[in-house]
Amino acid sequence: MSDAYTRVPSVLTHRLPRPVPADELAACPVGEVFRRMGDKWSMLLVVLLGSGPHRYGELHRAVEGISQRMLTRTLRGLETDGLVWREVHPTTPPAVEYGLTPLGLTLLEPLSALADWAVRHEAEIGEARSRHGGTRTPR
Amino acid sequence: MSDAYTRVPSVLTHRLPRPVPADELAACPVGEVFRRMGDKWSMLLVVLLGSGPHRYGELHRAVEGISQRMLTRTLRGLETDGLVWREVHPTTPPAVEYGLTPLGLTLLEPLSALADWAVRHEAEIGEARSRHGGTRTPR
DNA sequence: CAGAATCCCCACAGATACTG
DNA sequence: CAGTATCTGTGGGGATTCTG
Repeated sequence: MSDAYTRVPSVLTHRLPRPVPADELAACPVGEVFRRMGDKWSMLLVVLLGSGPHRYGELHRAVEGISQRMLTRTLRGLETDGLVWREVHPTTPPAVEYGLTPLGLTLLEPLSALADWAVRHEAEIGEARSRHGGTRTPR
Repeated sequence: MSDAYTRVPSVLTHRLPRPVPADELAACPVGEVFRRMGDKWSMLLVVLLGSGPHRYGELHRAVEGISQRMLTRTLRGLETDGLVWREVHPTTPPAVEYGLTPLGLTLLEPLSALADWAVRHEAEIGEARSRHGGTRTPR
């Protein structure tokens, strides 16, 4: 209320004419994508399926650490979003294949870009973390 | 164990010589990055800060929907990973600025690539979802 | 202004057991 | 083989209140 509130460094004056429409971003598909891929397994499965279709058991063994429940749920989620297809072969015993749809394949590219970034800057993140973890206990 | 288990379609024979080392991927930095960015707000804040440094209150208003708790926690997390810097100006009242570090700026690029993908394929995902939601109630 | 502290909730991960 | 069913725990995240 008083003029004390105006006593801020001039460098802080730097701001955008329009502070960026954040709600647009929040409601925008970008958030959706990260919500879908941000879980523990989705991205991993997309990358695995990027090498070609695979059967349920193959994926289960390949990921190794994922529960059947999570494997099924994650694949179903990806299928719902049209990123993965699912085909049941009525054999005995049943065989089910999963693979990337054309849409899923297009996702593979930007995903790889991010993966590359992660690999390239892994060390820097580690350093930064230990720096903060060493001087100040987080949490 | 019986030969009934061999009675699978020949198309399923298609598999990789080496089923892809998934544990490597699971333990690899890619997972870490997605864990950091995959939460509800991190990516959004990185994009916002991509337009330049901003103050706490600006961010709070810009995101609009985020609680103070989450804003602080998310910024701290990004700071810990060396993606965001934080500068306190000892004024009255205090003013705190947040901005992207050089490392954070490099992340902005692959992030944008993924964002572009999301925007471009938003409609397709929506269609796929309604397709599955219409014929088969998920969950 | 920029937070720290506290309480609470529920969505979702994980393990286990069972089935067509 | 490829799931479903069920239970349980963890913690992400929201609302509120208080403070330097």
